[in-house]
Amino acid sequence: MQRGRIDATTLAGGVDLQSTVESGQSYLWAREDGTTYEEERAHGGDAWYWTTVRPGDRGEPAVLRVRQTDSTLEWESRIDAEPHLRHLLRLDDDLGAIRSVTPDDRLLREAFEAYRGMRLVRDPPLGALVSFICSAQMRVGRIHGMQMALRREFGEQVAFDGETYHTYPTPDALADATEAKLRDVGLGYRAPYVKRSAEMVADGEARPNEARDLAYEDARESLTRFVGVGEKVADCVLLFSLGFLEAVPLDTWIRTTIEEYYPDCERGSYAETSRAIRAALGGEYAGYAQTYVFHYLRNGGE
DNA sequence: TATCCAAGGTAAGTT
DNA sequence: AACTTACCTTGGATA
Repeated sequence: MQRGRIDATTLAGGVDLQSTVESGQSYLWAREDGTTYEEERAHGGDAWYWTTVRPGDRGEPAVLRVRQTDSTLEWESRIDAEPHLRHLLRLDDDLGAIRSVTPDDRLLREAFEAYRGMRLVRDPPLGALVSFICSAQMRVGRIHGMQMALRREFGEQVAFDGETYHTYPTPDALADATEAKLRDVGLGYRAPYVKRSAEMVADGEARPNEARDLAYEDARESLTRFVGVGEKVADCVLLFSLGFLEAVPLDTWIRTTIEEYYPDCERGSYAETSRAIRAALGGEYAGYAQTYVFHYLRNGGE
């Protein structure tokens, strides 16, 4: 086992691990103690979280464990976890620079203040795609529960430090799953969406990564080829996996926010409203602002 | 103990 | 293109 530390005071803007992994951006991390996201947890604790990675996209999977104690990130893994953590948790983003190009109205000021150090995530594309297909009409805690169930049922076992973990399933594993089994895991009507989208990836018909090379709005359009992926889910994949930091998923929370705080941005269609709110949130890093606002309002801010 | 409701929307069918 | 409607499941609220 390797262990290491990352001094958060060396990260521009610091870090808030719990908010980063529990704020509904990523459903691919889990609490080491086995409690679910449905169970409330006080903000600012020092709990361990884990996920799995495949070094070099092939090779043997590895478990990554990480926790935050004050201004230090501690990790444990079979491999050197630091580069993976920097990648997955966007530890090299300069939060101060991002904040400085974001408008300074009261809502944004309070949201950024409340979760100082929260970062966007960079989830693996398939996990992000499936997670947000599952997110339709569903709560954060249950979306997370579904992804954990998919790991248990269709992932590969990984032993680490005397415990057994499961990787996130491969496209083939999800494509080979029966719709009935996917429903058994609690996916409901999303089961055939997940299966058919996984088949598209497994058959080489489409890959979420292809969107990376396109201009933002073309990338969003491209992702909607997947079954169960409309404009909102596409924006989530672009923002939380593919690095389009300007993407603003128009979910129920942001739509309410638009009504109350940015009524001029309501333009009827998704595409036009998206452009307007993106501009109102500062453009280039509008997705960062969206994520802070989402987390702030969902936790009862205001 | 029963019933109802809503949760990070999307697909399919109508105007 | 814009507008309706159905859709699985389940925790929490209401009766």
